[in-house]
Amino acid sequence: MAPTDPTPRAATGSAPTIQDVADRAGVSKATVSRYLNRGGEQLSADVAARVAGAVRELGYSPSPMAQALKRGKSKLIGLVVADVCNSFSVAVLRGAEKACREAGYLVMLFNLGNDHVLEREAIRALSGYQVEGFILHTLGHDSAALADAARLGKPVVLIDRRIGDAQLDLVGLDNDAAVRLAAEHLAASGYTRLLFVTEPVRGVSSREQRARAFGHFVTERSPALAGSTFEAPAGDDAALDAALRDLQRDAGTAPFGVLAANAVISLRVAAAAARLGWALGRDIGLVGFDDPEWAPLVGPGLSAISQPTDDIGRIATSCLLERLRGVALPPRQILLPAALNARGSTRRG
Amino acid sequence: MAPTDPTPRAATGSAPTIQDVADRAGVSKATVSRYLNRGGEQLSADVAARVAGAVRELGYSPSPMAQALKRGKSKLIGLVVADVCNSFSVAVLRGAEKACREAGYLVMLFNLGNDHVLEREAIRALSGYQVEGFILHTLGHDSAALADAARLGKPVVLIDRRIGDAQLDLVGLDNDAAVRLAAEHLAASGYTRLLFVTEPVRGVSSREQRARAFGHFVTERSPALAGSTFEAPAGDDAALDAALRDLQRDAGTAPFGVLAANAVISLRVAAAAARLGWALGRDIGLVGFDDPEWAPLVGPGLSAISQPTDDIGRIATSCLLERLRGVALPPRQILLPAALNARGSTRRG
DNA sequence: TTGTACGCGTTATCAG
DNA sequence: CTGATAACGCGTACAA
Repeated sequence: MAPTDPTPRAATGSAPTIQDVADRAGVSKATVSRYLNRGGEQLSADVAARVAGAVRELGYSPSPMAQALKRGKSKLIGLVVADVCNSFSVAVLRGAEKACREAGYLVMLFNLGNDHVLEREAIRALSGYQVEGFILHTLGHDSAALADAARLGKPVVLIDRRIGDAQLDLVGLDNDAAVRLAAEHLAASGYTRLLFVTEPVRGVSSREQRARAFGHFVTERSPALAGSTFEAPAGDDAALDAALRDLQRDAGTAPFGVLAANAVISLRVAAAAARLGWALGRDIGLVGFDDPEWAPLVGPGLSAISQPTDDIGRIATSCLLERLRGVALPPRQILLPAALNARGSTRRG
Repeated sequence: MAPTDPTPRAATGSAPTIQDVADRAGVSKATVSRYLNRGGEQLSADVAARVAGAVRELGYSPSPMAQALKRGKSKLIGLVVADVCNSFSVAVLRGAEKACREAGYLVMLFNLGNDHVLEREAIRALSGYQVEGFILHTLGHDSAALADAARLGKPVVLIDRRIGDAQLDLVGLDNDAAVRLAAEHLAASGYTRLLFVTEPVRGVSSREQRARAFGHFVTERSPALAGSTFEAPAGDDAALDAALRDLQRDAGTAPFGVLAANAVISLRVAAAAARLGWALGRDIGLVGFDDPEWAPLVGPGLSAISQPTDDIGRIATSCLLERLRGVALPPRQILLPAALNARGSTRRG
């Protein structure tokens, strides 16, 4: 089968190296390397054919590790995610991973599990593996961690959330417009006493933006509209229930509604309404950010702001790839539009 | 600041190498390496201190890439997932990623997006980066792809689904018991005409097992119980509606119920019931596999079989780590128990 | 057009 | 206890 095999590498567990290919084709490593990288153009037809044959027969493929070590380029992209269990995160992750793969990059994933202490470790570990760039969807508590990445000259693209005051590319939702869209819809549906419920803001930029936008909206429409904001402590359902009861009390006879800052909060508010015996739509209006697949089935259907998650992931990736190609534009901020899916939770009567 | 700096590496973008540390400490690379790997024990106190200082001052940390090249061990684990958008997949992924990280491993993620053509590419790409082992949650259509991994002598742990007839470690749910638990619950709640709804089985082992277990159960309880199975084509809601109407017709006056094979199907069945104007619980019983966070809020609450996803991920990881340590047991099959969360969708009247 | 020699950052072997 | 030196698999000047 392999009569001219100088040093039989077959049957050994390890993968064939470029040297094996060279031996089998009767050429030098350099020739094989050239064939692989520049194509057969710069080689004589005879040699090219022999190398091609050897590559095929051995099932050779170069070691990305060794290539990374040599070139300094790893074809790896580091993806840090605040919480893989968050539907927004995975949806974006999905788009980004696909785009990376199609561009010949592999994704190294680091999940923070909402533990901000891990942020440093994440970008350290990842850059150890020579990832060429980062896509970050983090809590944004550790801007110092970013310094490391920046110092190493690796491009960074932020998703959804700004980190500290770092001047970096950011891909996310047009939160201002989205909040307006949602609040306007509540108002148009007749809910005039509004409560914006969010996870504790704690410096997360997108949460801040949404809360601020809500505040602006309410101020503009005052006094026809009234509204306030509530930061729901994680796990404390009683506090949330109390906030809703306050909303009801303050509203008096006016219809009242809630704008939930993300899917998790939407779920918690819906559950609270159920506890209080309130029917969504009839007794309380509800529209939430993020439009998960279960939205149509909660109560009379959950009205929701849907984000173009797939696009966000894809665009973040192409943004990063541009930087890798050396594009030296100033930091961009790409804000994508939201869409409203109106369902039963904002239909009164 | 650095008076004895032979070759100033500071201010250069690249990370410090072991050579930089050696120079700064006035020792050889080998010494630094020893200090790093075996600890300061085998070194004179003086040298150890100098090296330690240099490491700290330079903020040096070894390149996992170079280590991987040299040692053949990369501290990387390949994780292939059928679909990151599937709540079961992410939940398992979460557990596995955490366990890996705690063991000092990083996860390279490859998402198939339910495209079985990518299976080959996934394990090829991953093994190129010298991943030490694989955790696989795939469609299982390409057992040939596994051969590559096996041939390279890399351990593989399967999650939830068997692949071909490969004899490999498998961590998953005790599907037999789980199906019994669910079906028994439906029966005990008074639903005596049952339909098992699953995604197209197409050789996916866990789907097969669940369907088969359902068949067994029905046979055992016959004729008090009757049941059949329906494979819901993706995206074809009309077919699902029709299947449910058939169920109703065949049931006559007897209460009927559905056992959904996973969360996606649960959602589709719930939606179909809504289209047909049937109230969950009262008009149709429903219990589904997987217990996502939204289960309590769909209709009167969705009765669900919850899987210990976190444990599955964690155990799969430790299983793989054992193999990496060279444990040479025969292929194990670790089946975890399911739990039932009964809610409104199985309460008649 | 092809081969030789060296270096990427690390570890391991073998002297000293 | 420590220091040269040779790999690991690959790319690339430089030389032929």
